[in-house]
Amino acid sequence: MARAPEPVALLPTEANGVEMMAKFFRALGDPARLRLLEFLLHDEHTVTECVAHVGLSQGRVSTHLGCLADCGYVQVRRQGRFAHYKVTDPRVAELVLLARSLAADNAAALAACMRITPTP
Amino acid sequence: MARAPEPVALLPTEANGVEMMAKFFRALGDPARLRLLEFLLHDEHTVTECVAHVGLSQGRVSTHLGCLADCGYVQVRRQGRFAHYKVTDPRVAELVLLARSLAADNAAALAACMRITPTP
DNA sequence: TCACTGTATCCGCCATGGCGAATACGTCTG
DNA sequence: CAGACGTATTCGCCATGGCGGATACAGTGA
Repeated sequence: MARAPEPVALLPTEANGVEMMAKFFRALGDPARLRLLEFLLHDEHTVTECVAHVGLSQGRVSTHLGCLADCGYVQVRRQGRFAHYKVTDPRVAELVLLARSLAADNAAALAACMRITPTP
Repeated sequence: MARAPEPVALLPTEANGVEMMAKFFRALGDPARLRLLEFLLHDEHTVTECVAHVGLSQGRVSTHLGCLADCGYVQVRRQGRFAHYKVTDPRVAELVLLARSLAADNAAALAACMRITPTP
């Protein structure tokens, strides 16, 4: 019997599994998308409402929402000419809150990290 | 007792909380760093070992490891001229596995998502 | 001390992707 | 049908950040 030498496979073993996971995380690596995610956590909102909430152009917000939807963070319900977005999977909040707790314990180093987003 | 109308505040309310969270997630948004994270999940490894594991230049790997350390994903133990990196916080594996399960349920849409990394 | 090894940082180069503005598409209403 | 409205897509523009190679900075041992 093959006892796995690696206790748990952290990453998918499929062809582009690692790239998929990276893409998945990158979707959360943008402040605007995080704000949208929070906005859509508990209530359904249209694109126009989202535009009012984050202060970006309509086209940009639409793209952000499409990105979040593609990655499975939010779901769309199309009704006539409206698109209602919402987070339905409870694991989304779980994921972000887990990350929040991890980040909180490292706030100082994280803020000082110049390897990502060096200060302008 | 004040029952919160918002069940949970998803994002930190501090000044740059959202930007910090985005930076935190962006650290996982790179295939090389994800591979390193998996490599360091169960065992301590030196930079040179990491270089052999992922196929990148030594300088690049050092930067990636520094980035992961800054964000609190891995810890360094310096012993002479060696730097031993390792994941010590169990929440790291938890976070990635939770994301993995979410991503797995959306593999098709995720793979097709052209809003991030359009195919060359 | 000096050579050697392991790590970290610096330097251009270039792809990724965020941005607003313009525009295309779909739907509803008159 | 035409016009209005909500949403999606396309277009340059430009900052972020990944890359290798060169180099600087330890710590170690002869």
